[in-house]
Amino acid sequence: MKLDAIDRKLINLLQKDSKQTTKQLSLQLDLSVTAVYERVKKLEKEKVISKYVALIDNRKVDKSFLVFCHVKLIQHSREYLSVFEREILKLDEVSECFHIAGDYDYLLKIYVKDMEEYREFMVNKLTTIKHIGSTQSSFTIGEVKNSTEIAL
Amino acid sequence: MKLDAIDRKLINLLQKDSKQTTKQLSLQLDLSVTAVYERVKKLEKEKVISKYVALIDNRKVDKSFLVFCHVKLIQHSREYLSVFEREILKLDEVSECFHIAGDYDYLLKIYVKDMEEYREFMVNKLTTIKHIGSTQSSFTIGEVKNSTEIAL
DNA sequence: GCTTTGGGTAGAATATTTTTCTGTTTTTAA
DNA sequence: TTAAAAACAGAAAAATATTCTACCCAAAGC
Repeated sequence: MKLDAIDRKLINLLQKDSKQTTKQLSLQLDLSVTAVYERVKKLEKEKVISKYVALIDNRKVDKSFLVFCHVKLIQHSREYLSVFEREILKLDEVSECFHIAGDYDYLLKIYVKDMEEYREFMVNKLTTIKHIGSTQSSFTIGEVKNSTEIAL
Repeated sequence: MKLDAIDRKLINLLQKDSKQTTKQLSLQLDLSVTAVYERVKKLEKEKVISKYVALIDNRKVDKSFLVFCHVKLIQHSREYLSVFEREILKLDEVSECFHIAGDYDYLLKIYVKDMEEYREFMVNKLTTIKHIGSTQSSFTIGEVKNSTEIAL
């Protein structure tokens, strides 16, 4: 799918606030309500927009402790990678998990209540996964930027 | 604000899909439309729900290359930290930036088109920021999980 | 040159949803 | 136990989303 300048501007608006009415969007884009409506529907149909979600303030739900954890497996066999990834998907505390190149194999973003809950998570959940070689945890001191936007 | 079991279930539903109608939510929560409506409004008012956004497929908008970059400053003075953070906020490619404890000071999540665009970003943007000691980039090979949900 | 076709658009209509309103039930605290 | 506050339900009203019809305009073909 090809995106023109209007599509990109529309995507940016929806990345910032998806609760805007098509009327509001139409004013900002200098288009009719119908024109905006059909562009949005097309972006949804083509899966450019994958979903609409509510973002939650982690402090307000008592998940103030954010940790990034690097994980190294003992081997890089397809089998080991597959097992690890399947098990990670079961852990709700892990909001993000990426397979990365470099010294460590995976980078995890983990939301918990506090250090105690993190210890529980490490001891009873993460490190029970097979084939993990080593881990290194980085505790978040401050949040400079935590956006879901992708700049176009 | 105190959250009961219904609030948590509601938050989970909205974290997964914020386009559901209050009617749909009411069926899943066994409540009336009005009861759901008022709970949602309260969560918004209390900023438990911070915003509603559209999530974009990075591959569909030609930002397939995801990089995590660790940054170390030459010193940890308030001044240096402040300058760095202010400059990072200006860089659209950086979707996340956290101040972390450990060997490196910051962890950045960066969406770009490809390695060439990343090189451009490093040379012309990131490394032009004052007081940076060293950086280490981790390129993403695969995406196991990339959620915005916080498990409650 | 003229017509045809299709994509994008606009405005009006209809359908759906949100929001408000009123009254009731339940919970909380004195 | 009772008064006050909070939570809830159903209906009415307001706003919005969605559909429908028609228009415009550029490119392609006769």
